[in-house]
Amino acid sequence: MYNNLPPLKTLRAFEATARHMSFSFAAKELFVTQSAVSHQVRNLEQFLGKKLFVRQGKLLSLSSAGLAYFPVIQRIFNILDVTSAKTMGRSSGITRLAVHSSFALKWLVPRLPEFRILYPHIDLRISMVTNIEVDLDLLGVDCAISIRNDNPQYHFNHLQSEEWFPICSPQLYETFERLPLAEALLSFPLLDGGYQNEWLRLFDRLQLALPQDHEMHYFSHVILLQQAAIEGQGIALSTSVLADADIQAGRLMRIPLTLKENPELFTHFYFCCQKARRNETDIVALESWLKQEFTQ
Amino acid sequence: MYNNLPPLKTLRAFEATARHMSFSFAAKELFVTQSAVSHQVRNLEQFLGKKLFVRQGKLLSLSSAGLAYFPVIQRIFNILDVTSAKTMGRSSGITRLAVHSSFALKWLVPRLPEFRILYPHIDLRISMVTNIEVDLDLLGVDCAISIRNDNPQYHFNHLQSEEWFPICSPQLYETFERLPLAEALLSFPLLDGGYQNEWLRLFDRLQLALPQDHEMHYFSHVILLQQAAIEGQGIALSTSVLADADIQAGRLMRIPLTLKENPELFTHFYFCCQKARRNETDIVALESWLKQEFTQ
DNA sequence: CAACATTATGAATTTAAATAATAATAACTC
DNA sequence: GAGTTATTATTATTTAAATTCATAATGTTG
Repeated sequence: MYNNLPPLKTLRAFEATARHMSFSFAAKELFVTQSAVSHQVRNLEQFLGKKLFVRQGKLLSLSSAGLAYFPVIQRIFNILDVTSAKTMGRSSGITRLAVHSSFALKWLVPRLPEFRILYPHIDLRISMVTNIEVDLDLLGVDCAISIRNDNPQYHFNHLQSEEWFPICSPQLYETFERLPLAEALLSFPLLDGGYQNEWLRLFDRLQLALPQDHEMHYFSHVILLQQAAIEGQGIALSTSVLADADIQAGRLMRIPLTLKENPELFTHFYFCCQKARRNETDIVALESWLKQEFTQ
Repeated sequence: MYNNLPPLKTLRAFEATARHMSFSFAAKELFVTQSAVSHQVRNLEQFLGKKLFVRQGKLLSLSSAGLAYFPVIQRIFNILDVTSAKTMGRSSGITRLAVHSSFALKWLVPRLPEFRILYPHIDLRISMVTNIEVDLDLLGVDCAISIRNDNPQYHFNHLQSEEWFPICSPQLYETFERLPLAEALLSFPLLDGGYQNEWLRLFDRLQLALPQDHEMHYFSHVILLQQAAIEGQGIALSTSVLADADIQAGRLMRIPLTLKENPELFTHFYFCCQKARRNETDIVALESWLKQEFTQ
């Protein structure tokens, strides 16, 4: 049984070297000398009968064999680390991710099955929260997708930026199509998700005034707000992730902002967790998967 | 990164011990002394801070922690072994399974996705063959589900036995319902899948004569034969796996064999591969998965 | 072509693993 | 219940593996 297992210790050296693309850095991580790592990698290469790295002077890169081998070894260590932590009682065995924006949730949910196939040993639980401030301890979660990155105690990693733009139903649009932008936007109630004062910020960027007494309707969830826009209750702000499907289907219109300067009103998504925990295996796996999925 | 990895070498000892449920047998497999295995397992237990085995005299069993840990370690070794073999060029990286009976195929196909989730690193390919004799080399496959087990060069493992019974359409059944069995079975053409002379064998077991000139219709695939039975073309032989759905739906009837002795006409399924290859990791994985799925 | 930064190598050293011998435990036998 | 057997556990010793050290080799940079 298992006639092709390499000397297991060599795998540690290989994985670290491939991750850092450097024998010296790998050695530092493993608290051994560069020489030890070099020996171990050579042993593994000898066992496999294949070079795993291509050494061309300073430039170190994975050979085709190494390129195929590396992700498998990472996967194995991931499984082993998470499982061992659970067995040792060092981890609850559950990774909790707080998501507090409708977009992130809308984006995340359809992608979750893929994560579960890639990391079946990680028991990921999503919790939806509504407040803007993220307090991981208060929420009882391990990490979050946040729209702010100003807590010095946390580690943040930018995932994506979503641009806000005004939308309304096509019927509404017809009524103010030919008016100048300022009048157009003010010809119906403004629907607001109570997020980060997007309407105020947008008018600011457009150098237009938003009258104090203009009719505003507030919604607790962007999803509800968008439904209201579809029903012609007013003009809303939304983003690609959230509105594209309804725009495609003709239920919503994007109102063009015909100014020279792009108002560039963005909401940024950040992955965040406690600084001290940013290297825990399940969190690293989740963070790098999110980053990768968002940049695609 | 990876702060919870145990000393990797200890895992080998743990896995073999848990598989054999014996330190001594594990030692034999690993070509070391029982003492070495004992030491290694203790090291792992110390690292994890949990007993993995419960020792009560002669009886060795896995603790709850060990019970959770074991399948994960097996999975890891499975992945590592298959991947390393592929990297070394010792394996094509593809596991080919020949399936030569309609039942096995009908049973196998809906279960394949589960196998692929459990063993995503094993690239399993199914090939359908029609002849009864299985020649692995001739077919260019690594293993097969066979209905014979008489080749001394091969390793066989019994998976399941399927009982044959006569079926026909409900309309046909009405016409001979009250006749004695011998007359009933001979009142319409017999549909035959050209398998292992099931009709002849059944009449034999029932101690009835099958007249030489009785009308027989032959079909190359049991699936076709069953369709013919549904359409009332005659009386066929089939098995639970194949016919149950159509019987439930009322398209087919099982003709009761009202004799004291059960004729017990079975076809047996065996997993088979070359004797020399029966311990290769991908084959072991496939065989034990099939065995487990069949016995459920 | 020095100066630097990297990986590679061989011998020496240290650490880890395996053994041998034997103790301990429990089960089975008569 | 004493003797036999089959197992795991323990300790000291031996062996093998891993690591270090010192240095060579390689290639890059100013």
